[in-house]
Amino acid sequence: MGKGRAPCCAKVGLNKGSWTPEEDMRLVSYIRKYGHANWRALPKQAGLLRCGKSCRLRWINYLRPDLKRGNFTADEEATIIKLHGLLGNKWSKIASCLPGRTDNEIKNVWNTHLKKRVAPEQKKDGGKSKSKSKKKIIRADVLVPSPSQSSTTTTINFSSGDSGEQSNTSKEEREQEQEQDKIEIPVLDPCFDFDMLVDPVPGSEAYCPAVSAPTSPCSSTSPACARGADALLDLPDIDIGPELWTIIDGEYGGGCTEAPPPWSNAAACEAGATAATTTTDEEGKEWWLENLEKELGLWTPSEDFHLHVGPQCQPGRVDPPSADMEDPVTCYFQAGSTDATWQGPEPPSEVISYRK
DNA sequence: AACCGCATCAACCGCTCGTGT
DNA sequence: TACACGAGCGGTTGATGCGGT
Repeated sequence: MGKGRAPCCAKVGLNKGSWTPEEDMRLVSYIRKYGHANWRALPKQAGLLRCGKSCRLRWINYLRPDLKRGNFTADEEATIIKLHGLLGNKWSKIASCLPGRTDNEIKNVWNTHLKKRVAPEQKKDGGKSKSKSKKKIIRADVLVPSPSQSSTTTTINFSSGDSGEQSNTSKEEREQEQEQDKIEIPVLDPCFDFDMLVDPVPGSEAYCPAVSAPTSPCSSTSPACARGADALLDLPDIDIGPELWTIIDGEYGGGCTEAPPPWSNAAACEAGATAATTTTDEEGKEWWLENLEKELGLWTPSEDFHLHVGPQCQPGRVDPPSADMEDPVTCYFQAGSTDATWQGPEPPSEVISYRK
């Protein structure tokens, strides 16, 4: 760009590198309460010595409550391979069709495992895959969307090849080229049968009859998407309690391309989404926070998060706290034997690990 | 036990895109 | 229309873990 804007992390004194449990708690607690409408302002308001970018990344890749942890299933891997054939290195798009998985995670899995696995196969078919993927799209165009897909479509531009590729053609030429290559396909519904793109069976029921129609477009965190994908991929049960699904289901029906966490600021995503205020929401929030605390090794059965909330950490306060104001996390770490220094037990390595 | 090399993955960096003014 | 800014994306890096010698 060359606009002379300094990188967001250029400020001196900001933390870099691995996140500490306290930072995590602080970030989670803040987002839980105020949402993440403005990443740039968030760290200051949350009292974090991090840049907004870093906070966003940490949240999206690691702290989001709807993240799935653990190894990728064979079905997930197969889906990634298929989608990569279709989309190339569009990790975020691929991730949007794998509920609970992040683009970063998928990118890592691809680079470390799948690429190696796919490479020999590509050698076998003599590099046909590229042209094949384009052919697939043409086939996709003539697919008759199921009722579940309604008119929801997504436009994928295949002309640019890998990201960052700049051609020397004029803007007009490029636009024309892009228009030709732009094909609207049914949005990557989890029920979408990718094999159809290659070998559609005339008259076959390609859209997973076993599953009821998703009610919202496929999005990274849409519960509808998650349900549909579960059916498609036969995924193992996600370790998310029914309360959370209830909350998510109830609050974020459609229109929001990235469903916010149930407690987030409505403005962060969808104007119509109401802030979590019901009893169920509160229970869900507590439930999730409790789980996070467990993951962080901060939770014990006798503990009650609210016991740590001091007089200056009143629930229901709507204005974001200033950096120096006591917030729930500060209270949390200052209360009782749990002070600001990390004294908890080692977190379970398979859930959340912290590098030293 | 110590060393080495490879694998993994969280986090950073630089860039583009979208939006507001 | 041009510019500024924030958000998001994809590529890359570096710390850590682990298995082999």
